[in-house]
This record gives sequence, C-alpha cells and structure tokens, in this order.
Amino acid sequence: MPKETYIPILLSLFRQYGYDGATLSKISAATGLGKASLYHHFPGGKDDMVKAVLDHAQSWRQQNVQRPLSSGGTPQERLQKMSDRIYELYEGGNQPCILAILHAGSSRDVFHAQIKQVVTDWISAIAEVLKEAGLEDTVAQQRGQDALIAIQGSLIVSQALDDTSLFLRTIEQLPQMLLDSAD
Amino acid sequence: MPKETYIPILLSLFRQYGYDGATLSKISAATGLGKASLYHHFPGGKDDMVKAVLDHAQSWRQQNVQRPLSSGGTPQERLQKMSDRIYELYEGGNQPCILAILHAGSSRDVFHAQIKQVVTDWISAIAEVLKEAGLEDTVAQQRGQDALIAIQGSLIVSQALDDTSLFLRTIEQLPQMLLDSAD
DNA sequence: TCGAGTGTACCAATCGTTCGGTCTAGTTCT
DNA sequence: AGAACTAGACCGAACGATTGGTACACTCGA
Repeated sequence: MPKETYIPILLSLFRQYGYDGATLSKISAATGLGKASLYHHFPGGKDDMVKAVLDHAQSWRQQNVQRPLSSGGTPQERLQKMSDRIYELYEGGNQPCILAILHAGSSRDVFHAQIKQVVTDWISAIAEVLKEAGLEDTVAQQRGQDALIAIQGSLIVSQALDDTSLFLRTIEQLPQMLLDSAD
Repeated sequence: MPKETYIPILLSLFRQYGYDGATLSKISAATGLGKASLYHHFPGGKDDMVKAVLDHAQSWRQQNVQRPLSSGGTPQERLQKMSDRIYELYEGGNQPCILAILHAGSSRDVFHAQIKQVVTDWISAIAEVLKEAGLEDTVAQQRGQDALIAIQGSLIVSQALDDTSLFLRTIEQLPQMLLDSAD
C-alpha cells in the first residue's frame, strides 16, 4: 500500500486526539500497520506523519478553495462553491479543523510555519475574489481574514455547545457577509 | 501555600502545552512543588488540576463578563468594559483560550460539560444586555453566539498568522457589531 | 502532639523509536 | 527456463526514557 492510503486515517486520528494524544499505538491499530511499518512509510516518525497530513491540507485548499474561486461564474457563485466544500470538510460542524488542532498545545512551534502558510494562502485566495468583485484592497484583505475567523470560531463554538446549527448558519451567511458593501 | 496560588501557573501551562503536553514533570518544575505535594493539593491528579483551572475560568467570567454587563451605564458602555477585559485576558491576542485548548484533543470528552457551561453562560450574559438594548430575543441569542465566534476565531487566526492586530481589530469592533441594528 | 505539607524512592504502563529480519513481486543473469 | 538478486512492504520484539501515580517517612509550625 502506498503511504497516501493512510493519510485519511492519520488525519482522522490527529483531528480527534491531537498531536500528543494520537499515540503510535492508536495509529498502529487504526491503520492496521505495525509500528515498524509506520517508520517504513514515514521515516521521520510522528512529525513526518503530521507533515504529510498538512501537505494534504494544503492540496485540499488548492482543490476546494483556489480552484472554485478562480473558476467561472459570479463572485457570489464562486464563494458559494467554496462554502459548500467547507461544509463538507468539517462534516457540518461535527469535525474540528486539523489546522487549529495542530496549532494548539505542544505541537504548535514545530508546525507553525506550515500552518501559517495554509491559512495565509486561504485568506489571499478569498481576498482576490473580493477585489475582483470591486472591494478595495485593504477591505478585501480584512474580509478574507474575517472569513477564516468565522469558520474557525463557529467550529469551536458549535462543538463546545453541541449545536451544529450555529456552524450551518455561519457558513450559509458567509458569501453575503463577504460581499456586503456595508462597513 | 493555598492551592489557589498555583492556579495561574497551571493555567499558563495548560494554555501553552495542552492537556497531554502539560506533563507532571513540567508542572512540578513550574510550581516548584514535588509530585507528592501536587497530589496533596489536587488528590484527583491532573484532571483535578484542570477542573480547578476551569472553575477559575468560570469565576473569571463572573467577574469580568457578568458583573460589567449587569452594572450601570449604557449597553454600549457595558459591552466596552467586557471587551477591555477580554483584551487583557488574552494578552492582546498573544495567549490562546484555555477553553479552546482543553476542548481540543483527547481531553475533550472529559471536560466537555464544564467547558460547555462556561460558554453557554457567557453567551447568555451577552444576549441579556442585547435584549435590554432592544434587540429581539432570537437575534440577541444569535449575536451572543457571534460574539464568542468572533473572539475564538480571531484568537486562532491571529496566532496562526503572528498578527495580533487582527485580534485587536475584532475586539474593538465587538460592541458596535453586537448593537448594530442591521441584520 | 497533631496534621498540613513535603522529599525520596518507587511502581507498572506507555511513550516514540530502532533493530533485525521475513515475505513477496519483479528483474536480471546464465 | 531456472537460479540469483534486488527492492519495497511489513512486522515481532525490544530499546531507553518518560508517563501519571503511590507509599512512606519526615519536617515544622500551631
């Protein structure tokens, strides 16, 4: 089996247990691979696995944010596509964001640069569309940040309250909130 | 020394390292207490320490959210007071939220109920003021949720980007955002 | 004298990691 | 064709270190 096979499993484990909580024993059990085999696919050990998961996250962003936002249709339609993909990624608010999870706790320093890159690219992609829609540069940039704030915030709060309708409402409002011409 | 002495230290450790990452060795070193002493103050071990930290968080909310919001002055002034305290608590966006940290990873299930309580009370307190300011019940409730979303989201994003100005901007806009009569 | 607080030593369990090796599927040489 | 070799996937067992937690004797102020 190529190592890409195990990335969804790793993603799931790190989302659920975090960096420290996702032990090699759990990973071994979930993948069906012995610990030694894990080191065959990921010579750098646990950190190598996380790196692969974050690479996967970056390529997800490419596929599900960058591509829809750069495609045809009105800005409203493109942002709507992105919102749909976001809703799927987080399973309607039931799954945490891997970026937020890995940025919390003792793994923060190690993976900070890679996480920062994904978030930066994400914001820039949104800001580009908003500029195209006629918003001023600085406003577009701030709205891009606001989008990520709304996504991350609504994920945390909806999970803390066991109320995914909160996440749904936020994601549904996202395109209009970003394009709204009021300040 | 009463055990309250060590709560700020515990808070700091759990914020920085998370539940799994804050080992007893680190806690022992930071507090200057041997393991035996830690178990004297917190017979339930690590979970007991977290529980104390979360109790502290609830009492912080009482002092710095509930009290200002229930005091005199216009709704705008009261919300401004709360925002100031929030800005201090998170040290201008440089410190993560203990609720978000403990709700991530393997400690989620154990402390979920206690975290949910703090967040619920926080939202209700804000909603009360907004109702007093003339907003409809359901809108006030949603705005309360939006406040927590903005706080948690801006904390995560500003720390991921090493840009605390993002947090500052969000917190400054908070009172107006909540009182704004637009939908 | 008594109990709150502590230092030392210790425990079983688990951590991430490594070693030495097996098995299988191709490829290459004769 | 058959033997020899290679490379990748895989794994059992063990490594030293550290984990959260306990037992117990001790100090010291009231």
